Amino acid sequence: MARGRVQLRRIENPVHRQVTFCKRRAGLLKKARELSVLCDADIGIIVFSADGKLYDLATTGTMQELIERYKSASEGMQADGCGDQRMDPKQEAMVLKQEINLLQKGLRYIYGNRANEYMTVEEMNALETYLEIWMYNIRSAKMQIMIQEIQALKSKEGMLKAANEILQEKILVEQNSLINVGMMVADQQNGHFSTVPLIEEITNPLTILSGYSTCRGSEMGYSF
Amino acid sequence: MARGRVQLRRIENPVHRQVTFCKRRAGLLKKARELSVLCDADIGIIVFSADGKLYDLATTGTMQELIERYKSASEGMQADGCGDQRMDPKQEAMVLKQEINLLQKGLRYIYGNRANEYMTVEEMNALETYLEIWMYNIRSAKMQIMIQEIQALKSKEGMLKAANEILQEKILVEQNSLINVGMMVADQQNGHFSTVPLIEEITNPLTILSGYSTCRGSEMGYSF
DNA sequence: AGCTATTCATAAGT
DNA sequence: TACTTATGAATAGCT
Repeated sequence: MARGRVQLRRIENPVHRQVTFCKRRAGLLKKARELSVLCDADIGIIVFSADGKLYDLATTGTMQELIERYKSASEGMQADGCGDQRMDPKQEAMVLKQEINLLQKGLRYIYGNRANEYMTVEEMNALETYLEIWMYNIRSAKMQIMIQEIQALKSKEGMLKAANEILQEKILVEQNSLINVGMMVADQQNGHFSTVPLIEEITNPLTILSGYSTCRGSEMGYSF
Repeated sequence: MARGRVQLRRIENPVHRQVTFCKRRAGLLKKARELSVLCDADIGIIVFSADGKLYDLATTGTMQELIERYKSASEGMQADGCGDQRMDPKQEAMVLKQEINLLQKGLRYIYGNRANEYMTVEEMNALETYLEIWMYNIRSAKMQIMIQEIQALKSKEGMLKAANEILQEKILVEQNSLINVGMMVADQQNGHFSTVPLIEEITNPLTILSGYSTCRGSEMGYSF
């Protein structure tokens, strides 16, 4: 550079460092823009200053798009380059990246800016499978509640059916009694009705809680 | 530059263009490294050549880390910098970016490489809300089936309860008959039982389909 | 790929 | 912060 060759080490003087940062940063971005125009390249630059401030440049579209493209490209490179063994940690990271990518793509697709992006059938299938697994885990907790409700209702259904059968049987018995007993009215207090269950024995299982979701029907053993 | 000032437009000669691309790309990355060292900056550069080849540089850590940092920082800037009107398309894109970001972070968190990444409580809350909305949409379709099942079972429950009441009433009536009619056994064929419903009238609503999921109980008007 | 004339970038000073 | 200027760096065209 001017007025003496520069040392390739951190500039200790904070003022100098700040000035140099501004100048060289501007120069870097200018160079990038020139390269982009001259050679038809797409360039993204991210610069964080020492104090954390962000400066960026995307010579085409948005930085997000470039980042997406970067991820796809770097994935592709990895897929090409690796054998298949000895990649446990890297491979795991790769799979993760792919999943995230897919998910991102799916999200963009779902959220409607489909003009810029199209998913291939393979990608949609993969996303579907992926979402299915995720959803399955999420869904099961809430599903359990509904399953319990259904079990409780089925238990009640079974009890009500049984009660109905008993009641109908009782009616038949009583009708037969009316037909067959003839003049046995005088015996009504002697316990001849012992074969017919008392009303209380039937109605007890029919006292059903109004809040069905508080019932736990699992003890009935209904398979689901 | 040398031997004649360069025009700031695409170099049409492919050979010239390729040579210039190589040279200037190297220069750009060199400048970036210098800036990084001299001024203590963290720089990431992504370059796609015209034919799609990727070249990149991250002066600190990995490009992924820089991208993450970029996303966080640009999120922060957007929250600070924007007014609140006239941002419809950009704001939508912004929200989408944030959602994707959050989702990525959540995925990484879920998938276990938590060494590099920590989510703030705010981020987790946002992710939770986001996932809830998404899950709600997904869940509702399947949920509908279970709701229909429950409605059908509730319908059956209501019918069974009504049938039971009628049967019990009938039993009481018949018991009263036994007590009060005395010698009226001979009149049994004259229609004196008209106040008691025929057995068929009760049992018809009790013929329940064994496949409960084929029942549609919505016409019973049970609120859920 | 190397070379060199030339333009460009920029460190230090104002 | 901006301008100036001396000087080192980058590089276009050529081989």
